[in-house]
Amino acid sequence: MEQPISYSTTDLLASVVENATGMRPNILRANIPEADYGFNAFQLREGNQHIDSVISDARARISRLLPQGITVSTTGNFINFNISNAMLAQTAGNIAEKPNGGIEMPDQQKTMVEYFSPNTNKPAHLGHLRNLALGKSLSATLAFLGHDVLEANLTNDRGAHICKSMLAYQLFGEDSTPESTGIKGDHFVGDYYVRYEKALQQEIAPVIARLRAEPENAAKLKRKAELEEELRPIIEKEKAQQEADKVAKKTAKDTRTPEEKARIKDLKKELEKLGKINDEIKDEAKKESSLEKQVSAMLIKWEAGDPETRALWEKMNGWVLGGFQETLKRMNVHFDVEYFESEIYNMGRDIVMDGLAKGIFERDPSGAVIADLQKLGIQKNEGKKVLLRSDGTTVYTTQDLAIAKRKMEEHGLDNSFYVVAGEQDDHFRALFGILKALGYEWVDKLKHMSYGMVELPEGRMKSREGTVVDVDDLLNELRDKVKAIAAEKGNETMSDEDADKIGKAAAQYYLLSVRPESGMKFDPEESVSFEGKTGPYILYQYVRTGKILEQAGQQICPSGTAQQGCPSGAGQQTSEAPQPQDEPNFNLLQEPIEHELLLKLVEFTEKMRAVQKTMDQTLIATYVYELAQTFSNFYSKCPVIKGDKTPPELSQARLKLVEYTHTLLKQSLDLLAIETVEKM
RNA sequence: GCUUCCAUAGCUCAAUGGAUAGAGCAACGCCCUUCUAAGGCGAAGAUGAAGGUUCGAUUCCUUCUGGGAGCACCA
Repeated sequence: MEQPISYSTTDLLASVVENATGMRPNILRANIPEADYGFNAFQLREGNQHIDSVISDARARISRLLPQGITVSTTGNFINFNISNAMLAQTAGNIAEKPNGGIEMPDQQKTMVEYFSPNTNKPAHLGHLRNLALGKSLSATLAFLGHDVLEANLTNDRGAHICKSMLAYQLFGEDSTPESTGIKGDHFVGDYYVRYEKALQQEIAPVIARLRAEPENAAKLKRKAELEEELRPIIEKEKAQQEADKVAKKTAKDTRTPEEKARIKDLKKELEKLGKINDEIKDEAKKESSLEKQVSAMLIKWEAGDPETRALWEKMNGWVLGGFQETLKRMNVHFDVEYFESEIYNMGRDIVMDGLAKGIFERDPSGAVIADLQKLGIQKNEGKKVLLRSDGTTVYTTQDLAIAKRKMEEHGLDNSFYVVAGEQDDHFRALFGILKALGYEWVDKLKHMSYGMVELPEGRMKSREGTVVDVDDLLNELRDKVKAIAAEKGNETMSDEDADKIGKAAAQYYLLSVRPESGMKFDPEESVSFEGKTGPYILYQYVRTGKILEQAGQQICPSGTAQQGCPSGAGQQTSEAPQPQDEPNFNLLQEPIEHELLLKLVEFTEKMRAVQKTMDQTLIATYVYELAQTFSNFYSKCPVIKGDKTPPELSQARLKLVEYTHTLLKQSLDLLAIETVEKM
């Protein structure tokens, strides 16, 4: 009678098939309405056996071993299973009662997740928000999977870009402060960074004009204009064609001749080369800029520890970090470990010298120490990486070598994740490869969690062109939009806090619903909506489950005790001793949607296993939406506690479904690091 | 030029080598006397091109086309 506790229906089915046939198949959720699960019988075929005999043989063996509550059938090449609601409900109950969904936990692992990694010269933008969403969610997921998680942040608080803000402040700041102006610290400093860029443009404008007039440059610019002139009608024609195809709902067809295509290719190639002419001129002009010279001088003074420079640097960094703190607090992010580049930028020299002594690195004629990436087997083709400049100073890679080592040694990590944009894929490949070449066996514990760029409809965000989506502004806009929508729906009393949570949920869910490695487009007007597959939709369904449970609790419990202590679905409180809670009769659940909801509930464990394997947040994002959607469907078709319409026994069974849904929605949202609200 | 990521519906995105390729938005038609309509239901709509591997390919391999990112003394 006693059955082992089961958390995974597919596991159970796979085991049954394995016992019956000796082969463990890949069990899938059925794609046809008549079945719940199934597998393709080709997986059982050995040699040239006829598939029909494989199926009939397997089916016969399987049906002899099937536990109660499971039936087997076949369609095409698939062997299918149907599971009873009672069995599904029991599994769902097991999963919901276990804090980790019943997945097998690995040995306790210590895992660091480094994310955010801001520069202290401007406020956080949309790219940082994707980073925060991913980093926070990865940390939550690892913790859920049994890791002891350390969240870490590495702040890039030194360098030329910081000096630019500092210089602009010296020139234009007039001793104003975030307090005196009422501007948030990071925005305050960011404004001076922009001021610097503007001043620089102004300063070098005449130089650029002069350089452009030089015969060689002038010729190139003229050629460029000619090429663009030739290319423009071609591109316009292409666009018009695409538009026409769109209207006609045809797939775009390429009508250009091979000659035209070759010509376009040539034009584009030449343009690409010439396209750099403007950048080259600009770089040339910068060499004559007094502002740029002052920045370099300031950086040297900073490195020399000049008290005045350091004091200014500390003051301005303090403002920025204060601003970041506010944003992080709002995003509910807390770091256990903080690294500052200013403290570590000089580290790593010993590691490099050690490698040089061992002949792993080389010294090139200028005196710089380099790693030959091809020779070290890090990449197939030619490639080198400087580790120490010819003047002996360290670079980015040098300090990353040191910090990687320090992380491992100080914290004894079993895993070390870097949540860093895909632009740095090459950097991490080189970093990990170099560490491996140096013989650190822990290098396999380092993982770069790369993610793609967030683009605006008009293309890449550019701070100079003012097309940056600022995190603070975005969150404010979302919060206000949520309040406006709530008011429209008659909820005038929504708190700012709840509105903020709902707004953040919208942003986070949008960012987490796209596979990390792929780039994504973000349209501020349309992307973060509140209807359909969105964070607010999921929260809304969560609120609905909570509301039902609350009302059920009030019906059953004496008022005032309707919280934790009184399980929904418990019997009427009387003077008698508490009755043992009877398992509701799940066989009363006859609606197809109830069966679907149960299947979706037990899918939680399967999803978590997949997440454990792939560390892919998208799986959770997709799952939690599907669960919310299935629940919403159930909600509209199956009254739970409308007493006059629903018999009490049925109500009890449905209430359990609501309870499990509530729990698993909450757990899934926790994994995405999305906060919940109780009212909407 | 080299490396790398990507290409799926009008748009934004899904799919551990398996069944009829799923959602949302937009557009169309229904549903509030019912636990909150930020909701539900219905119909319409897609794998960039050509080969290969496989019983089976959106998925793996090759080539091509188109786009993003990166390419040693910035971080």
